[in-house]
Amino acid sequence: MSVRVRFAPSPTGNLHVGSARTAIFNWLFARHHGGTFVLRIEDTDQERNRPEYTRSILDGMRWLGLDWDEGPEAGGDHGPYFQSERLPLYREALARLRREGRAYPCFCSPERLEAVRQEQLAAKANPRYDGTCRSLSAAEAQARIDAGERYALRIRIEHDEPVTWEDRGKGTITFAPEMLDDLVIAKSDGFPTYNFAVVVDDVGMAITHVIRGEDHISNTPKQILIYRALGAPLPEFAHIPMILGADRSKMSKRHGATSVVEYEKAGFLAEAFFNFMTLLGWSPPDDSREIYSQQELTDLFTLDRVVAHGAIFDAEKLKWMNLQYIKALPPDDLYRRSMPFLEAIPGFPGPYGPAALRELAGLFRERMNTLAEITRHAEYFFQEPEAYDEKGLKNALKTPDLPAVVEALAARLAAVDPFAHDPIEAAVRAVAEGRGIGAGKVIHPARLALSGRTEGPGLFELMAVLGRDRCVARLRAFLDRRPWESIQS
RNA sequence: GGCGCUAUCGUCUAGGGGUUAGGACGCCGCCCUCUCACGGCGGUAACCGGGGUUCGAAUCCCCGUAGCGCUACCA
Repeated sequence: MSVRVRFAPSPTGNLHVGSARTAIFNWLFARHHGGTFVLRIEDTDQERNRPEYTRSILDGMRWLGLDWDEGPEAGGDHGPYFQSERLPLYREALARLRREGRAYPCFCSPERLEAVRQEQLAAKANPRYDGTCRSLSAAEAQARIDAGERYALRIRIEHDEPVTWEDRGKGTITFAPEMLDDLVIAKSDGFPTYNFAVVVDDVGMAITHVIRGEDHISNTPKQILIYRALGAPLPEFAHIPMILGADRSKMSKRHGATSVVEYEKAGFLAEAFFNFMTLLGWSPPDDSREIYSQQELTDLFTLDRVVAHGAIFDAEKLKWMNLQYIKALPPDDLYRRSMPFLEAIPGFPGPYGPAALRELAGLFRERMNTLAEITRHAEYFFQEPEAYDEKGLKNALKTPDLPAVVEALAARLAAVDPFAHDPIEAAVRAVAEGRGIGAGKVIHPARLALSGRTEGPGLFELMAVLGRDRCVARLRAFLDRRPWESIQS
């Protein structure tokens, strides 16, 4: 039997980092086994669902390269793939269970249920349904229904043995029978409860492996009971560890960016993000590498190498990994993918054509952890520097006769042709030599005059991109402004 | 409160009856160098505690502790 797994997000927000990891493991498992990856949208919560989030989740998955074989916009033989369209299926299953006597109406009021719960809690007991309506006769139940009483549907648990299963992520898990009760499977408004809908869907979609976050462990015995009532075969369960914030609690807003789209906007590469997420709670057999392509990960992925404990999301390591991917980008790709962040620079595109912009992006390849950083790094290519770094000015004063050196450089550069790296370097070094000073004594003030900064790309390649006229003009502007005079050494 | 899951460097992890407990991020130092960054080299740093089993336990078992999760007619 071929593998069928599913990812079942609720459209109550953008694709969450934790959900994305669950989706990734499911996808990896399906692709590794040549199985089917199903996407199902659990949109039954009328209050919190927003249709635009479905769109956003789909986009997030596509960004990560997680293609689904069945689901929204993909079709399939096991639909519909929105829970909101599966109501008839749930009703049918519910009716069948009632007919078979495996489910019964419960007329207990929420108030009474709550009171019982409080009582049990006070007695330090595990709260569970007291079975009031369990033994109502069919006739009596029908009478109350006919009288218009509101009722929920509960499943009738027949056995008193522990529920246990071999979890593919956690090993043997057992729940004592006292922990289980006749749970509600249909609310008084006729809608199925979460646990019931999930099981009906997973059965209907022929899911063979349920891979999900460990926060679902305590739902599992309930669901197993529902599988049994339905007479359906059990899938394999694999509960995977959670992704945590820096304080080891469930990742939430206060831990920083929690949705995938935020990482996309921040200039992370999808392939880096994917790689990083995969290594959170899973490791390849050869532990000595960190960088793996999606294909390699697909080949290597097995559930038995998933760890059992939660993992803190370390944004620092993500940045490092992103840099590794940025460094490996072919020049054209780097340029193309940097474009949205270049466009955000005031003054873009200035006088630069595609070739120059491509060069420009290349200057920052090894200097940015995220593509978004280029926005700040490259500012001075599109605007004159407004101020000069103070430490840089102090340092520039160590160059003897600074104005003369800068003027000499400007004059010399004006005659460089072609205005390219090597001739520029020759010119700069000639100026230094001509005045009997070290090259650094020219280079550092020049960078300061050109960019206002003390750090950045190599001076010669920077100049080549900036162009002769702008270089000369900025050097002369520096001389006109005489910013070093305001510095007290 | 009850139940469940978990426990190796600060973080992600490998390993798993006998190892100098390995790798990666971070941090520190050195080298490279026109700055920054990249890169190279080196360093820092861990088996939660207590019992038991065993010739030998970080590894297996039990207890404790701690963290997290779940405890709905939410999903």
